[in-house]
Amino acid sequence: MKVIAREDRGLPARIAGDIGRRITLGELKAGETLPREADMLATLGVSRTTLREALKILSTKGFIEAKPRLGTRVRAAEHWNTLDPVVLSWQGDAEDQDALAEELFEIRLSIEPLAARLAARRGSAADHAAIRAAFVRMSQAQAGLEEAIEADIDFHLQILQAAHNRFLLPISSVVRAALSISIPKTMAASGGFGPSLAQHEAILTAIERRDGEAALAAATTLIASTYKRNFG
Amino acid sequence: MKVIAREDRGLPARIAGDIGRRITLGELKAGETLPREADMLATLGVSRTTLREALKILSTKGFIEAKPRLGTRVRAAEHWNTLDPVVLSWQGDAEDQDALAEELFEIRLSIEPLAARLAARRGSAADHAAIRAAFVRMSQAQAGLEEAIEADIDFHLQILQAAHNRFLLPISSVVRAALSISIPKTMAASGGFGPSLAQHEAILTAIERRDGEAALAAATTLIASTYKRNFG
DNA sequence: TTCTCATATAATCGGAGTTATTATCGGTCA
DNA sequence: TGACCGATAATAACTCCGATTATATGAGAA
Repeated sequence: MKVIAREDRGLPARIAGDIGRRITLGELKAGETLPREADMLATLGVSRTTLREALKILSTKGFIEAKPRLGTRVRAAEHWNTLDPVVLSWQGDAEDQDALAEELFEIRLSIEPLAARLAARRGSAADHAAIRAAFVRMSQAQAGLEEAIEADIDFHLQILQAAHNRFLLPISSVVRAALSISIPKTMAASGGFGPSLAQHEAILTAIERRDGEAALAAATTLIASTYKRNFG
Repeated sequence: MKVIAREDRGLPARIAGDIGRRITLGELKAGETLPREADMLATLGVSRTTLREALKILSTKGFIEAKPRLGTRVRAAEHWNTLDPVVLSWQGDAEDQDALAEELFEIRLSIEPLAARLAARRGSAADHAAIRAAFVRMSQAQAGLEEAIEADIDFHLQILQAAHNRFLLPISSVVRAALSISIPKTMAASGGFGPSLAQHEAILTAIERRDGEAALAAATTLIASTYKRNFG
């Protein structure tokens, strides 16, 4: 899941990642107060500015909460910005990968059909062309190739974009993460896209003829069948 | 939409909010590079640490991107973490409130029915009790009261919690925002909860008898009818 | 064209003073 | 005697400051 690269730039981001991962791994538990500023400075060997920016990052993602006199405490998982791509990448190292993948699918199952309907209704011609382009790349690429996987992911992301709903865009990272896990698994099982290629095409054509309900149904079919293949 | 209060604590957060709002309002457009560090220090009258932490906040929310030699540039809206409660509160001051509200509803329409189904399937007895408690508070409170609105919001949030999917929790802020807008509007129109109370009860009982599909259908009905009342 | 180098800018550093929150203690009232 | 409330002090985060370092870009030379 090496999707994110740019966000790791900078010393504060790296330190925030180190601490963030330790939190998702359970090494640092909720309620626990981590060492005070002065001690962490000595431990990490960075400047106050850098540490403070790192903690500020963790704070905006809901991982920690700093109060005078009390120290900096780890917050419970329910406060985390789980949809943040960076947070998602931290969780990628955690243990409960199966549960994670299943929960990702549950989100896809609720979001993508609606996105398909919206894309059919209000997507522009250019939007639809972008979706078709992704589909073409997907079907032409030889099975098992990185390129095909990327095209598959792109297909789904283009639909989200075409829906023209600003709240759908941040969910792209979830979809991307879920697909990065499931596509290789699916391909290994059926030696290629198998029936999913036709299912993708069904979504595409429904969107192109602006049939919202058909697009919704087709998307539901695709994701549900993929879900079954991955989790039974 | 003064839902968020705690997150405004601290000088960096306030400054980040000032700049963030100017971005959502379109005063600062995408691609634009904002003044260099030294100039902003003079303008804002704060220290380097504070300004840097403020910019770090905006950066983690996808609003800006800082590069040496190039300056700090405003990023396009598609990179914003729109689901972040703080970002949501910034957008609350923007102009296209109707479009915003409609898009919020589209998300609810896709998320909440699924959450209801999951709550029915895997919610604990305690979860179900919490949902019922919210419903009772909602039905007993006199119409038009703040208390009733809060109970209504709580009802929906409890369902999201009961679904036991970590990615649903960050969406709570969206649901809360959408409800804060729509409930008062709905109540003003029909002089109280009207038919929605019965619709809430339908969701509740379906969840309690662990009938996932019925819960999903009931939630869809409620949200769709509310949607129609708000947008026609 | 390609490489090198100067330069502007953000990134990092470390120390000191300030502010806010909490815990403790002392007193008061039931 | 017990519980409750208000002033006080201690502690940790918060803010400020000026200097140094790293890096990306564009200009100029080979």
